[in-house]
Amino acid sequence: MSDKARLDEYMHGDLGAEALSSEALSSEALGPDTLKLESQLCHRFYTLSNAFTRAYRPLLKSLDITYPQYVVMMALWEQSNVTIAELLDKTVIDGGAMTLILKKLEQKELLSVVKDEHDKRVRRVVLSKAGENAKLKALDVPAQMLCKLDGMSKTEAKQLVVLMDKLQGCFNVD
Amino acid sequence: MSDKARLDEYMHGDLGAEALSSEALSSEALGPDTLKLESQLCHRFYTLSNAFTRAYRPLLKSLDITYPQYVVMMALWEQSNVTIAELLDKTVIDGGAMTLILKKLEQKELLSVVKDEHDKRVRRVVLSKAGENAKLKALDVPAQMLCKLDGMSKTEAKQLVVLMDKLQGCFNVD
DNA sequence: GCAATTTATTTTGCATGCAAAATAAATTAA
DNA sequence: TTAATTTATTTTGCATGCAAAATAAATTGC
Repeated sequence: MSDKARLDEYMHGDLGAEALSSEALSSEALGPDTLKLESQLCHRFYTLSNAFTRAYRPLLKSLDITYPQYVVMMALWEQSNVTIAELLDKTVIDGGAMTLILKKLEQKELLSVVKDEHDKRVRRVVLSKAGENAKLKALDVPAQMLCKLDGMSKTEAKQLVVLMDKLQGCFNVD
Repeated sequence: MSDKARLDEYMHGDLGAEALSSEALSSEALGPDTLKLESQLCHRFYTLSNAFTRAYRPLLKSLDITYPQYVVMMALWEQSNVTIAELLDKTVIDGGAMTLILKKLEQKELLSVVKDEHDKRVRRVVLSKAGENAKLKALDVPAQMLCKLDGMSKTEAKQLVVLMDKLQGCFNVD
C-alpha cells in the first residue's frame, strides 16, 4: 500500500468523535503492543525532532549558530528589543539554556543584552547590526530545508501543522 | 474556526500532488513569513518532543528512569539479548549517549552488558530479572500518557503517525 | 600471512534540556 | 515603612544529542 493510499484510508474516518483516552485505552493502548516502540507517538517526535536538528546543522554552518540559537534569532528577527521572558515564551526554550544561548550569541556579536531602565530585574535582548544582517544570510535556509523534505506535499505539511498544534494544546491544558 | 473545521479544510485538498520543494518554495517559503517561528514545522517538533519528555518524567518516576532510558527498556522488552548496534538502530539514540544510558541501566540492575563470544568487538545487552519485572510496572505508562493527550482522537493520532512516518522517510533518503 | 581497511563501541568536547535552588529586585501586606 | 511574597533571571547538577577522534577487534587484499 502506498503512502497516499494509507493516508487516505485514515483520512476518511470521522474525526474527533472518540477520545484517545476512552476507546483507545481499551483497544490499542492496552493491547500486546502497548509498550512496542513502533507504536509510540512520542518516539516519532523524539526521532524527528533530532532529525531536524541534525538536518539544520549544515544549513546553519555559514551562520555559525546551532538550531536553538537559530530559533532565538528567528524570534528576534520578528521582533527585537524584547524581554528574556518574552523570548522564553515565544521560543519555548529552557530558561537555563537561554542564558547560555544568549551569552553565545552575544559573543558572536549578533545581539546584546541590556538592562531594562524601569525594572532592574528585567533584561532586554536587542539585535545588533550584524544580527540584523544575518537575517539576509538566513533567508534561504527555510527553502534549503524544504528541499530536504522533498516528497512531502504542501497539503501534508499543513495537516501536520494542524494536528501538531492540537497535540500541543493537549499539553498546554495540563 | 474549530480545530475540527480547520482540519477538515486541509483534509479535502488533493494529496501528494505538489511537492513542497517546488510550489511551496515560491509561494510560502519565500514569503515574508519565511523566517517566522510560527510557520516552522521544525519548531513544532522541537517543542512537542520536549513536551513529551517532560510529560513522561512523572510517569517514569516510580521506575526511576528517564525517557531515553525508557526507550531502551521498551526495545529490550520487545527483544532482549541484542547487540548494541541493533539497539542503536531500533531506538535511534546517539551512540555516545547509548554507552552512558546502558551504564546507568546496568547500575540500576535492569540489564547487563556482556561480551559476544564469537566477535569480541560486539557487546550484547541482556535484560535482568528486575528488568523483565519492570515491564509489568511500565504497562500502564502508555495509558497514563494517553490520558494526558485527551482531546486527540484515535483517528487524528493515526494521521499523525502516517504523516510523521512519511516525513521520517524524507530524512532517511538524504 | 601480514598490512590496510572496515566494523563495533567508547571517549571527548561542546551545546542544550530539565528540575530545583539561588539571586536580586519589585510588589504586597501588615 | 518593614517583612513576606512574588517575579525575572541565573546557577547548579545531571542526562542526553552531536560530530569527530580514539580503540580494539575482525575482515580484506595483495
